[in-house]
Amino acid sequence: MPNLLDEYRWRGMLQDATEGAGEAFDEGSVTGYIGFDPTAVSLHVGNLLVIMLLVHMQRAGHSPIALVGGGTGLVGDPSGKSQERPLMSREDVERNLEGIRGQLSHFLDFEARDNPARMVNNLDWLGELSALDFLRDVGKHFSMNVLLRRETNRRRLEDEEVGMSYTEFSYSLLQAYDFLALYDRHGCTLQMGGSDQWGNIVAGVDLIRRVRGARAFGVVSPLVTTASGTKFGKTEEGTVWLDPALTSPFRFYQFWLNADDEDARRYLRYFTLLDEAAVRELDAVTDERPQERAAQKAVAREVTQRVHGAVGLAKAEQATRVLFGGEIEGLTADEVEEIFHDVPSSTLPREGLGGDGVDLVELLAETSLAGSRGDARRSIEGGGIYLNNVRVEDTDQRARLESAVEGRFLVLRKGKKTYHLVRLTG
RNA sequence: GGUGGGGUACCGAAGCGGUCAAACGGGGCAGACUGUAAAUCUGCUGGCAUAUGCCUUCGGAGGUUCGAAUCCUCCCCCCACCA
Repeated sequence: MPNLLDEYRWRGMLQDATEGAGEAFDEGSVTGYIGFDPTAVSLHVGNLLVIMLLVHMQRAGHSPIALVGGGTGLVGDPSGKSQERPLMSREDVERNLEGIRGQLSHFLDFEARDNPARMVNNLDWLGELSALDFLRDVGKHFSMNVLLRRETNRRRLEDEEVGMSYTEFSYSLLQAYDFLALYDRHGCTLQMGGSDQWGNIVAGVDLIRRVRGARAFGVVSPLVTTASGTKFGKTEEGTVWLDPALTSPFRFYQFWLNADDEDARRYLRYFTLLDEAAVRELDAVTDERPQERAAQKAVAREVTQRVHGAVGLAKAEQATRVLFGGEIEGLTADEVEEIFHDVPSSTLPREGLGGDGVDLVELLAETSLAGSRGDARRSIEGGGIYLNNVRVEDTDQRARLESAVEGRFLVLRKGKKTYHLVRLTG
């Protein structure tokens, strides 16, 4: 078993580590944690890299702890934020914790015999911490001089307009206290996170040394970047969430499949469990035959499967085939419904299709695909309209009942990938 | 305050009495090509429309004219130079 730090290193997941972290992994099983803020009901792909830190940890025989910030979430982490954030209600935090908990369970094994993963909520100890105890036991060990020098704090304090509340300023002390609490409860000696957490992590390492005289460590991963300079994890449709209700498995799969070649190579290392030889092999294939997008496919497949399961992956792959021009004939109505469920749709009474059927120009003008009859006509003349993925050849064409999949759906498409589903009713 | 130049479609920019729904470029949409990429090429691009048809546009309000984005008057806003 290679040293965990070396594993992180070759994968490019290591930005920085405190002194002695590598040795600690060699000496035996380490218990380490990462905190997740309950800022939304779902985690998003931007959280994935640190989740993988925990996954690798468990695979290497160490014990991972996922901490959900039920307590710190009530305060709000100012790291990297240029504005004071509004406080979240207890109900929101509670609801978000539930969602995040469920998602983390896809990545970690909570049943492992030797080193099961654990999930903890810092509200359990922060909730009963009194202000006086906090000030005496925790606050006393922090130097204002050091705190004020911290980049995040300094920027906010220098900006008279924005400023910073005492509440947010206290955040990093609470996080340091979390580390101490986990050290006491579970013998946790490692905290990991994104590079923006370095300051908070080091604060916890210092606190443990001061009050317990014990050695603890910190490891941080780099910020995930994209070759095009856009923010990782964002698409035109917005954030890519792990929750299938917020980002469908199809869109999730597509997000990875669309990665730039350069990015895909890195994602292979970050987000899959493929070993170094397999990764290099895919690198070579990408160099020789970039059009195959082997790296993108490997990442998309593995990540989608982990997050959405084998069924989610199969659906995403089938939807991909169909949505990119594959045959619709042969699909059942239920499959069509499933594949096109996040595509705009409209309804049409079935009798409208009786006999001669319905004028396609008319039908298109009523959907989001065309602004008017004239617009619909121009699109058809330009070869840009498809009925059930078969190009509509002329403007006189009509849709008949026989065209509908099991008499239930008509699939209209404009261009390569703009779809509209017509549901027949009655 | 003076002098000069402008305000045109999503953006930039031609047009300067009829042939103007308005050249050209960009953007957008669609097609070919392709790797669901980039580049390139083609078509469309005020609205409605089968239509040589109708409706609404050229800073705003009036006017001249058979006819105005184009000429005149007043108003609003920009820019340059001078003070």
